[in-house]
Amino acid sequence: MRYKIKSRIWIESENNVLLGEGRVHLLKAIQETGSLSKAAKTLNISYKKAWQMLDSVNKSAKKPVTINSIGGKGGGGAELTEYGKSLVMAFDEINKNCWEFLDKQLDKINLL
Amino acid sequence: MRYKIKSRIWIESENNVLLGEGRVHLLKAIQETGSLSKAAKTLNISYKKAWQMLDSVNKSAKKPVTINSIGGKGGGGAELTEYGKSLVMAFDEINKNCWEFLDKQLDKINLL
DNA sequence: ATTCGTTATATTTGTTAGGACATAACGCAT
DNA sequence: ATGCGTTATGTCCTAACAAATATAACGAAT
Repeated sequence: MRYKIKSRIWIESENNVLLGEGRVHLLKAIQETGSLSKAAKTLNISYKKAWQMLDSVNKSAKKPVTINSIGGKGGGGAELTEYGKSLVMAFDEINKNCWEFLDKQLDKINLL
Repeated sequence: MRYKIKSRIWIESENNVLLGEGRVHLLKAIQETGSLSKAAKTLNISYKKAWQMLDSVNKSAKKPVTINSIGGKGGGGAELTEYGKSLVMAFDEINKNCWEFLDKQLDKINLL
């Protein structure tokens, strides 16, 4: 039986968390549904939690990550900015690279 | 202002956590003090929590990580096995390498 | 003006993780 | 045989965190 190695990475901007796995999931769901409330439903989390996460993301990012609109056709909605899309892609890439890197490093332990 | 990247890594053995940062801290403190209760004190955690962590480590490891003795001179004590020492060293090395790797990867985001 | 679905926010309720406390068992030393 | 400091566990309580509920504000469309 071999050990497994797992990891969590996140990106901070002066003490505040900008992105982590949960926030990236949320951003992807927003991209797919066009709405924060729909995104929360697909992720099975409360709207409030989703809103808090998104709020925190936008407050700690250098540029806006989403554009949120209240009222209007369909009641409003949320969508990713180009910057937001780039962040999601970059995070996914880093995360995937990290997994591969760690899997190699794990030999140091499985060979003990 | 640049973003920072942070990470947590841990090693699992069929669903159970074997090692993480907290457990490695504990093992190091045991190595230094020769006792689980003293280690708990230096880490400012309760003895019970320390014991639960250590118990979980030993239960999920392939070979014993510590030798614990009850009673006798000084009341007993705990010390790392050679396997335990190797695990701690390997974990530290992997963790350090991971930080360096991620710092390089972070450019993907800071350049956006 | 009213309806609609959304964003935005406060308040209350529930749940779970951790801390505090208590106690037993052990074996060496005196 | 008694005391000592440790490992080993169980029980209770609380405090932090998450979930549920409620409500306001908004703007387009009818």
